[in-house]
Amino acid sequence: MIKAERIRIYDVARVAGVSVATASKALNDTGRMTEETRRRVKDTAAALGFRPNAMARALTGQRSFTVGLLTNDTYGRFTLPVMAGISEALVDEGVSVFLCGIEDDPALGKVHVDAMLDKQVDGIIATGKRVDRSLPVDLSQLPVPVVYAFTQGPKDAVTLVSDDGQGAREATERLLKSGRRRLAHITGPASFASVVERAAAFQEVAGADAPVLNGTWSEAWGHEAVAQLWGGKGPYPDAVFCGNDQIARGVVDALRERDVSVPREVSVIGFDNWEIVAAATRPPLTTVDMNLKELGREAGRLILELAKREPVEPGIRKLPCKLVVRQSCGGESAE
Amino acid sequence: MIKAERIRIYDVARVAGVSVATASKALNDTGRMTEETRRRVKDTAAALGFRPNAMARALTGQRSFTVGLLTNDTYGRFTLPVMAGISEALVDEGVSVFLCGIEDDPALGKVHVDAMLDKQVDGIIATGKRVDRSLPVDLSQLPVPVVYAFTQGPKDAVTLVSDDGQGAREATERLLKSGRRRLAHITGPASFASVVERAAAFQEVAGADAPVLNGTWSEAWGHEAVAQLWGGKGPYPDAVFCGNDQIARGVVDALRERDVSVPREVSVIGFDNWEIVAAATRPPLTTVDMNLKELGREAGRLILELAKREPVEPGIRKLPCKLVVRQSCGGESAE
DNA sequence: TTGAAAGCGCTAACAG
DNA sequence: CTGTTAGCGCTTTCAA
Repeated sequence: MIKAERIRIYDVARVAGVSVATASKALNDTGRMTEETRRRVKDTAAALGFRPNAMARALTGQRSFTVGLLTNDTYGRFTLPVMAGISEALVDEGVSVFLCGIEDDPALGKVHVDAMLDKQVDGIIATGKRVDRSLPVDLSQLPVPVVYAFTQGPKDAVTLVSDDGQGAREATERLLKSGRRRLAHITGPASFASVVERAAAFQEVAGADAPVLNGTWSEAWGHEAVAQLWGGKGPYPDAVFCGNDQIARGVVDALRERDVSVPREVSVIGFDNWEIVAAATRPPLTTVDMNLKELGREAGRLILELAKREPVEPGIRKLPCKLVVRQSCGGESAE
Repeated sequence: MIKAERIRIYDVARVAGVSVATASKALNDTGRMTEETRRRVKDTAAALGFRPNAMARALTGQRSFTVGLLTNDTYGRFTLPVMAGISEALVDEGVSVFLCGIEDDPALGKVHVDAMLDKQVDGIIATGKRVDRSLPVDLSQLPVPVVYAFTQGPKDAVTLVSDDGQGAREATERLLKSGRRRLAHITGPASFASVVERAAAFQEVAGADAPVLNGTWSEAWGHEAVAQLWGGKGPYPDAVFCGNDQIARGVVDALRERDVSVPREVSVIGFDNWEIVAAATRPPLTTVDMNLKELGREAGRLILELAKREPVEPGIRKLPCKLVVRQSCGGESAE
């Protein structure tokens, strides 16, 4: 741990033979001066390895070049891709991200929000594990802009969600297009908005009489649902669209155990593109990717615009999902 | 987004009828003054909802109450628990964490480190996905303290790792104690230090002739290894200790497909306690937990001490693993 | 016991 | 075109 003295703008100014003010303007491309002076200052700064102290800069009422990411998704399944996207969108602008996990604890949430405000964050992005639930903190009266990504915000907030309906529609159409006719949808609890939306889209495409089975988000439920569907007499489904990848994996495993071949006899499509589940399934799962990284990128861009006080239209923005084709559904395995 | 004026220490001082200097000292429990004055200032501050501006505070050479977490573990499997622990250890001290994912890109790493230094972080914690690899950035000449957690640091650094040997030993002993005698170890590539260490511990307990099979970290390898071990004539193993949970899941599935009962005929133990894998396995996996959250907590404590300039002994600290008993191994399922 | 004043490193009016 | 000056909000000598 080296305690090398940091170069201050003062040093740059001295070496370049100008005043601190000129140096500041030169480096920030503000004010007016001969191109020669500007160059000289910039060169000296580079030569000395000058890096402005972000704290000092922030103190003068500028931006702090930090934003906070608040999440209650401890497991990180949704938050991590979002975070990656945010980071990607912000790193070039020199903005760093405070990650704050708040579980579902309002007190902890408040502590983190206060800490962020103390640190003068330029904005806060809220995210979570459910699109139809809010974080246990009120972010609506904050002195900084807020963007909601994959979590519910107040009516007139800037909110980003993935387009569950479109994703489900594409998956179902794919099944139909590959010649399947008896489609079933095995999904999670009907208390989830995304379950309702995906199911509606499914039936819209597959027909209102196509069965929808609600259960839990688990492999076990996938097994059980297969037992139900294949329990009685035929005709059995020739395609199953699942509410998430875990259910889909359960379904595929259960079908294999019944000697029903996937994808020859039955096509299966999942939802989430959770790599660890989708890739390990035999055969690997075709599944709907919610594009969470892009959602994060967009959230980053928006919070940046808001931080710069550029106007941003409030409302809910739906980002499209994308079908990732592997081998559990019929047809070509290439996109 | 409300632009409410923030209360400054100046306001507190004015209302409490003292000078800013006194107010500062009162609030920070420094200097000397009548207890009455101190109380009065503190009460006013509380009443006004005063929160000190962290930027301004940091500028006066104090600490910034921020630390950076650098990781190349995009998938987050190891980083998230570590992060949770760090956050838990730091939140009470008012310290916030910058999360920086740098993939394996040295340039990106430098960008993030520079950004952190510009923001005057009090310290940096480095973490990753492999204990025996370093991040693609040199952190050894930084003006702030660094702690390495679950990633390799320089010789004389402060480093935290989990005790692979002890974890493997406990798992193996458990197998032995429950009466198993023909143990096998199915694990990852021998190029991983943790593979070597776990295998050594396994053989130390199970006997030098107990087979160790190296492959990839995948379910597929678990299947294949079972095919190898159960391919020829008996006697077959009656217990398998796996290098991670994915392999273990593959093993359990493969055994079920061969109608070998787990845990009646064969006990299986995994490594990592990756909830999503361990819990979904049928039967649920007994597995070694690396206690990454505690590792994070410890990293947080250490970086805090270093930031406060308290002396910290350099060197590698091994934190114990803990066996999490579910149902895939014999014996009681309770701890 | 308290307060005035200097200054952390930088930016932004305003002069020159 | 460039420099002087005044802060940003807080902590910290140093006097009173």
